[in-house]
Amino acid sequence: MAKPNSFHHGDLKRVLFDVAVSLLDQHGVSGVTIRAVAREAGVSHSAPVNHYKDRRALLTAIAQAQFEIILEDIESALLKTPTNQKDRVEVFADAMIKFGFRYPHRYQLLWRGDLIDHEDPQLLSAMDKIYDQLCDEIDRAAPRAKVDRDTVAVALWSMVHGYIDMRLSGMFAPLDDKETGKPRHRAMLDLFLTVLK
Amino acid sequence: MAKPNSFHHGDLKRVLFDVAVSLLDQHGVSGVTIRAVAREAGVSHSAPVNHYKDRRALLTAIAQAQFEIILEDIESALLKTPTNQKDRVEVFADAMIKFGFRYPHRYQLLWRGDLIDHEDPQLLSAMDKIYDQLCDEIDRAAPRAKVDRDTVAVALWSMVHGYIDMRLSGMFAPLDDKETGKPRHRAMLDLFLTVLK
DNA sequence: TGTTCGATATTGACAGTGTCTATATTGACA
DNA sequence: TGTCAATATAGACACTGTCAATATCGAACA
Repeated sequence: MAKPNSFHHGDLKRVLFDVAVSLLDQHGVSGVTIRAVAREAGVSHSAPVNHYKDRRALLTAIAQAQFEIILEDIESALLKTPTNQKDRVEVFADAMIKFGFRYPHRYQLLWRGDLIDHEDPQLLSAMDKIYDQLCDEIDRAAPRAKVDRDTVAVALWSMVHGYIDMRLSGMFAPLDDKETGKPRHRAMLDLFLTVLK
Repeated sequence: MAKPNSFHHGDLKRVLFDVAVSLLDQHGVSGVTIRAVAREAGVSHSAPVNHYKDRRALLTAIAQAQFEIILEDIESALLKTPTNQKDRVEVFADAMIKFGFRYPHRYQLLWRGDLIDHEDPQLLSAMDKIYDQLCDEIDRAAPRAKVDRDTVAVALWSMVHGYIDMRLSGMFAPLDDKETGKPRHRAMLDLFLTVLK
């Protein structure tokens, strides 16, 4: 597909995407500028407009892809987890936290409603799939819970997101559990999962 | 203090701060540029440097002030709440959520570690006071809980922050509780507070 | 084969930004 | 009155996103 020595690049859209993700990982979202991406890809500063309408479109595409990656992470982790176990709910939290700490700048982009198009159907669909997956597992873990399923789902996702976001913001020190020695988020999840009983 | 017709403004630092907060409320943090603040205050684009070293210093000062406002909100609400009641823990969550929805852009600034100096001692001190206040109330509500106090505190703050942040990001619809008719966050808090028993 | 045309890339421009430097103004104090 | 530190200004620089005008290419069609 690549046509190295030609005026037309041939695979520029993919290259732009990859370069942008690389810049995101290295320098955070402020490092992902249209011009920097173009420079890194070896094209002129306004070549990208043919593939991504503007910066927002590029960042939205990246965010969507990350939600899809997270969903895959969850699904593949669930395959290794016995059914009808409370652990399966924890898989959601673990995958989210793991991704957040591994790719902090990507994670933070997911919730930057000022930078991405948070009404993009594909983006919302990718997020909804994760939410639905979470709800399924909550139903499986506690079919007849007193509180309704959506409350549990929103509460868990809120707690997980809030923890990651505060940690990544740099304002919250790790604060490991002195008694158990485990990272704080493990104790938090144990605490939360008692409500499923 | 103000000296209207003089070269030296006399109270510029305060004016810059107020203008910046106003721009923040109206247009979000991207609207708070040094030059826009200066324009609005009627001074040259490089006048602010005498009072705030750079944009980060200005935003850090604003963030710190907001943490102090939130602490005041919590303290004044606690005065109206009977001691030795579980409700007192809820006061923390209520104040945070109320502030978040009332001043969304201010709230979002609090956790923008890329824009503010998240190691600023005054900023951290303002945040720590809120955390300490929360811990006090948790101890009061459940003196001998099985899980340790910090886990409960971090879990609750995470859940509250995560909920606000996701809602403000625009990617999470309100999703009110269909059964009770109450907003989701009320049901979430009820759910969470069962762990204090 | 030659031509047209849509897709793609380039160049240049514009208004905006943060921040730096050099310069000017001012009020207070010696 | 003169000096000096605090404060304000003006100008410059290197960035940014986005737009308009132009150039190049490849493929489809005559």
